[in-house]
Amino acid sequence: MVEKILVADDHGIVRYGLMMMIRKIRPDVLVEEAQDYSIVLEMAKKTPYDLYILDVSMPNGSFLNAYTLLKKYSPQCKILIFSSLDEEIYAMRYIESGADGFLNKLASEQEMQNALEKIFNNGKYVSDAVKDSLVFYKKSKSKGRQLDQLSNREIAIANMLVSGKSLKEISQELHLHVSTVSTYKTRIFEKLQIQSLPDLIKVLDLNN
Amino acid sequence: MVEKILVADDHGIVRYGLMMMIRKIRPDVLVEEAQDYSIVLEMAKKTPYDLYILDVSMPNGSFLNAYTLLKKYSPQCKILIFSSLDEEIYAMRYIESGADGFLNKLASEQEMQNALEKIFNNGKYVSDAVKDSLVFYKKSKSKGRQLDQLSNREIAIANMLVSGKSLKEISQELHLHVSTVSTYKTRIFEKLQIQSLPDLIKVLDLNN
DNA sequence: ATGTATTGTCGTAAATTTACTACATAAGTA
DNA sequence: TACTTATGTAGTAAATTTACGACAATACAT
Repeated sequence: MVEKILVADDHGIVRYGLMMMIRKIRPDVLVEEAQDYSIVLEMAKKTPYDLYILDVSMPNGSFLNAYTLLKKYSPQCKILIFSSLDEEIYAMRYIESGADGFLNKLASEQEMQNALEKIFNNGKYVSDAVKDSLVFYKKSKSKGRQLDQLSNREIAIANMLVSGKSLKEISQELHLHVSTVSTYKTRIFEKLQIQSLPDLIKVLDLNN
Repeated sequence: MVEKILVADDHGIVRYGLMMMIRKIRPDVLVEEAQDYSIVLEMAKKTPYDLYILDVSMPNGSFLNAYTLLKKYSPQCKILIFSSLDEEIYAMRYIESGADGFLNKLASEQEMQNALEKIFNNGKYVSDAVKDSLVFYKKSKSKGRQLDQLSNREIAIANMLVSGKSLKEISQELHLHVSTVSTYKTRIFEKLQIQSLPDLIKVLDLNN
């Protein structure tokens, strides 16, 4: 049973909304908040939570890194991704990376309550739309959208590049060698058949 | 005095959070919600609101268009932009376009409550940071947009950069030394107070 | 099950970009 | 007008990024 929840999102209003909603659904659980990855990890280290509701695109960290540590602190914890990314593209990626659920911010209050209810019980959730696309996910992934050509790591790095981070910054953030990040960049450009950062921005904007 | 509010955002949790927060601060006001521009306009047409809290990046419409119509339906209405865009870059643009306030989603619960309180009373709000940059903004240049700060040459080069050209390419095209182009780039970044190419793209898009 | 393609990761050398510094000229201002 | 600031332009050294080449570990298809 879920008893302690940590809500993490850089937008204050989102944290507020989530906390209010959770308290309404489960008045008895303890809900706390964090606004970036580093704070999440800090709080989790001190006292592990049963459920983490994370906006993946937060400052000071990355999902992959956070995931590893959170599971280390409390292996049985649940992680729900709460994101504004297109769920049909990203949901499965995160689930495969270990998340226990994916909920899009576009969701209505009702959907969100359903999702939370479900997670409070069995700890798993994806929307029906995602389930549907999952059916033919494995088959049709040959073509589909351009972004599907990229691996998770590549997508993560593409996003960081688009946000204006330099190779060096990315390498530090992810604890990788600069040349590793450079290779990712090269591969991303190759796969998407582009040759500049502005091109990448266009492609990514197009896909979300 | 504000009596009827329409909260518009495509993210359900944001609407939920805002409505909860408003009801807590002013239990007596009527708050309703909409998830895109077309719904906002439809609702506003039926019954005008005193205050519109709008996320500018919503589907089915644009701020400029919505602004015109909303003011037509009820000229004295207030419009507050509630956005995740960087306020120091975007706030003034929206204020100049007629918005009555700009509030960033990164704000904490407390800050947001302060802002809302203020808006309920005098119908105006921008963060102190924005006010500061406003002072500087008005003082430095008559009014105009950021691009006015750039010289013609700088604008030309900014556009080439945004189109994805490298320093080397630009230098060849313009028959300049690479370091000259580099200096232009540095000055452009300084003047616009940005630090990456993606930032430049945003600024230029804004001033299209 | 086995070979092929993809992914994650580096190292090194070469190419490009940045950070400063400089300076002459044009513009703007007191 | 004299003074200050903005603009167009480079040079050099340092920092960053790119191009390639490698290689182990997966993943995938036959």
